[in-house]
Amino acid sequence: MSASAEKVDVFQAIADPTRREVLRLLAEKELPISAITSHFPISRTAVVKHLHILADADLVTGQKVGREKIYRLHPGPLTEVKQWLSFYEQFWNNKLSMLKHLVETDGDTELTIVQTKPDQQKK
Amino acid sequence: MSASAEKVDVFQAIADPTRREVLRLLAEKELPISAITSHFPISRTAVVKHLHILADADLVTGQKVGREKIYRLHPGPLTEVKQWLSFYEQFWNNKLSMLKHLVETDGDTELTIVQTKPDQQKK
DNA sequence: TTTACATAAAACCAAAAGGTGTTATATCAT
DNA sequence: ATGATATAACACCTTTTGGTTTTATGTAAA
Repeated sequence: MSASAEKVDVFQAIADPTRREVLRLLAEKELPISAITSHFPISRTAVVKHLHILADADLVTGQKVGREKIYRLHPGPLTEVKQWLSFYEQFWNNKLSMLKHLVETDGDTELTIVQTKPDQQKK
Repeated sequence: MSASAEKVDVFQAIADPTRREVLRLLAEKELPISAITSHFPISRTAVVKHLHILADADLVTGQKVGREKIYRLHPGPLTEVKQWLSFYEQFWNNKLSMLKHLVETDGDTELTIVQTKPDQQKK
């Protein structure tokens, strides 16, 4: 259904700084190719290649309107990155988990952390 | 201080599936190079290159112990990815923001959304 | 119907990425 | 001391990436 159906990995799509900047631009508003190109020091052809990669990762969609092709942001696939990240958040969100991680990965110690209820506020 | 000080971008470091798998392994526990290698179908040399890239992105640290070099996860730089993502979360966390985005990027309409207090429940 | 505009498609190129194999060096166990 | 283990350092190869220029095609406007 999509143009190339080449299925680019979203992690790879966002690896390039130019492509991240394109996403940021499209987050503000939809833009035709030439308007996008004007924000970069590279050729329009190069920008189009980046757009194709983003489209193959389903991060943008392009629709032809007259002689222009309008691209817009399609942020859905970023949830995959968010999910991936959430696994690692335990290592910095929770100081206890971090401690546990530090201790356990530093040798063969095994820890079990029992987090007691916080004290009731008795104002 | 670090081996190469080549400063690899974290987005690029996590772009490769093999490197993401390495991170996942090291999240469980620290491992020497050979133990990491045994999880992949590629050569130890190739794994070492991936480890160097991860180390240059400050996502792992390696410390020599005897004749082994033990690598461990250093998840700090992932916060940069999290921060980057948080900008785009508005587009899927909040249905109203999403609607606003859809409408505004679809033409030159300008919208202001006023979210009224939810109705008091009057059971 | 020209002329200008906006994109598309193709050929090409240099550098980086991801991989290999070989050789050397340090450490642990006999 | 010797041999096995674990890593380091090279040299090399192939494919992908990010970029270029050139040529063609479709659309809008004069």
